Amino acid sequence: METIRFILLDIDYVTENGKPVVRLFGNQRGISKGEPIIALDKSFKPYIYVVPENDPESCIKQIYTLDVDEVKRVMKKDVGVEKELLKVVLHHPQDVPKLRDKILALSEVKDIREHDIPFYRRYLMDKGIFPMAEVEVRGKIKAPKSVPSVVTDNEKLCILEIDGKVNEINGKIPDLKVMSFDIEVRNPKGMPSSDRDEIIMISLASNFGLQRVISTKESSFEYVETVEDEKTMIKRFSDIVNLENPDIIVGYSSDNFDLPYINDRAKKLKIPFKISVDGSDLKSLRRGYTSAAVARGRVHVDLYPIMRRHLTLDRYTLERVYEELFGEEKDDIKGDKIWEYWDSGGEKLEKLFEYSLDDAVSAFKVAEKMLPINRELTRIIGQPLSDISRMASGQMVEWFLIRKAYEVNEVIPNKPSQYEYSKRRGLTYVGGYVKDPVKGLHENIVAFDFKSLYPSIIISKNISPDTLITGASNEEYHTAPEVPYKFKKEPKGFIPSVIGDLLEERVKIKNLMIETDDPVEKRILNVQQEALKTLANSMYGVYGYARFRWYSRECADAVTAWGRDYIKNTMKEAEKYGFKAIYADTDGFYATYTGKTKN
DNA sequence: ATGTGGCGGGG
DNA sequence: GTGTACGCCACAT
Repeated sequence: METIRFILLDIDYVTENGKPVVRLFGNQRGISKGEPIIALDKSFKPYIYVVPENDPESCIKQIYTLDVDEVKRVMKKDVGVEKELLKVVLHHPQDVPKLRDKILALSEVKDIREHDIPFYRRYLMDKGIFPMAEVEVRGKIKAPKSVPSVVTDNEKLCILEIDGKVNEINGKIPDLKVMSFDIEVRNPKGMPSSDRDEIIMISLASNFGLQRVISTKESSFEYVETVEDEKTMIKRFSDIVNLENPDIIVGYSSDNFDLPYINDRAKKLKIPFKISVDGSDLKSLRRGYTSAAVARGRVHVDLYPIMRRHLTLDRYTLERVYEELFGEEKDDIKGDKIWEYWDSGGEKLEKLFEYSLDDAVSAFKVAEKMLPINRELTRIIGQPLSDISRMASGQMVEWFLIRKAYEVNEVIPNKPSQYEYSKRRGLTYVGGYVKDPVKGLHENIVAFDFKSLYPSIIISKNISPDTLITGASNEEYHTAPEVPYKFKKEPKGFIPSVIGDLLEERVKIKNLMIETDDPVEKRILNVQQEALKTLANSMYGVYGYARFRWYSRECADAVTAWGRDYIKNTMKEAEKYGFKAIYADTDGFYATYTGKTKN
């Protein structure tokens, strides 16, 4: 038995003899520098919860008529109320979509819960481990050849079969190896097509000294490495990735362009293209309206979705994003001109080499700027960086709440059905208070605004689905203005307590920031508090977004009603002191000073 | 007013 | 794959 610590980078599962095997991918630090490890866990089983119609025992009997592993009676809280549920353990994650409808159709089954949680996400939550943090595993080292799911001949790869607990280790983690890449294609006919247009350059930049353009043409430019053909170029790229073993590889639009393009060209040229840790092919995972390129075991981050989330711009080209982040313009060669630069050779070709490297370097710089906050978000939300980097902020909030719910033994609400979603969408609801601006040029303006109005209201009025009073009650409560809703003062609701914890944690970190003199420490703490702020900011919408599991029409209405109440009262109060509001919106207003006090 | 379709990034 | 997750704009009806 060995005990190994490593930085958890990626997670998935494979099937061995019909049984699921969770694979934790990471890099060991310290003892053996930067060496890859795959830890296998065969002991984790998928499960869902069943709400029994009335008698749990007859429900259990019915469920056992289906091919399930085990059914257990468990206590869980559902919207704050203790309930007895049935935990139905299944043999395989894919049994969940296969059996859930059959289970739901049973006459003794009232409802099913937590039936759409991807297996690897379930694992991370139930084990209490976080990607981008260090974990400690204990188990047997295995010979790579004896593991069917791993087909690489990387001699440095360590494989361990977990036998016992997986522990989260709290502590700082060292800087990770980050490499960016970018390809250029010879495309005389407009947008490149992989069955026609060859790759002419692959550029790389990194934080470990590697900076290079691999190409089939020669150059006096020192960074250019010339290879004989496109096949060799692709092979060289994958060799470098596998040799250097970067923790994170980044590109710009690499999910839907660069990586699939290289992969398609490799297929056409009938050569392998393997940059994964386990020797598997590049996978394209469909994520709604787009795809993610996955090289198993490595973290591939496409910066494009990150920038879309992070900045509000008219366009999101690398040039535009770079300019916004660094305040300097970068040289650009128009896409439809690239083949001309390539064909004409000479000075133009040299310019193309420079441009290509510059794109990789720019992408790297963007990554350096954006990865810290995404790593922090990963550590707070507890899902893989590759997922976090592609998630909309609403999804982040949802997965954060899902983990929190698990921690306090709350059963997770189901996702709204298509019907429920469109029903919610159809409802119009009153938002913040807006006072149309008084026309004219005003002098002596004062601005007034509430700092995080909605979260403060959620916390102070304890607005949560589990504190909403639906029937008669003799408990102490807060009464919302305008809308007919009341919320218990005690106990603290699920959402208010989560938002409260977030804001409290942020204050703690901000205080630590003030205390420390170490600039590096300060910077790290600053990123942490920024991540908490980002998440807290996106939590305001939980009750009003139609797709949310924690959607609550009543809570959303109450939050905005209180918001309107606060701002209107504050405006009225200000008038007593001689201020006349000339414009107001949601959480603040502008006023002129008239000098006329009332009373 | 409401519905439907296309598109973003990449070369 | 415990699958199929956006939001805006143009244009048509």
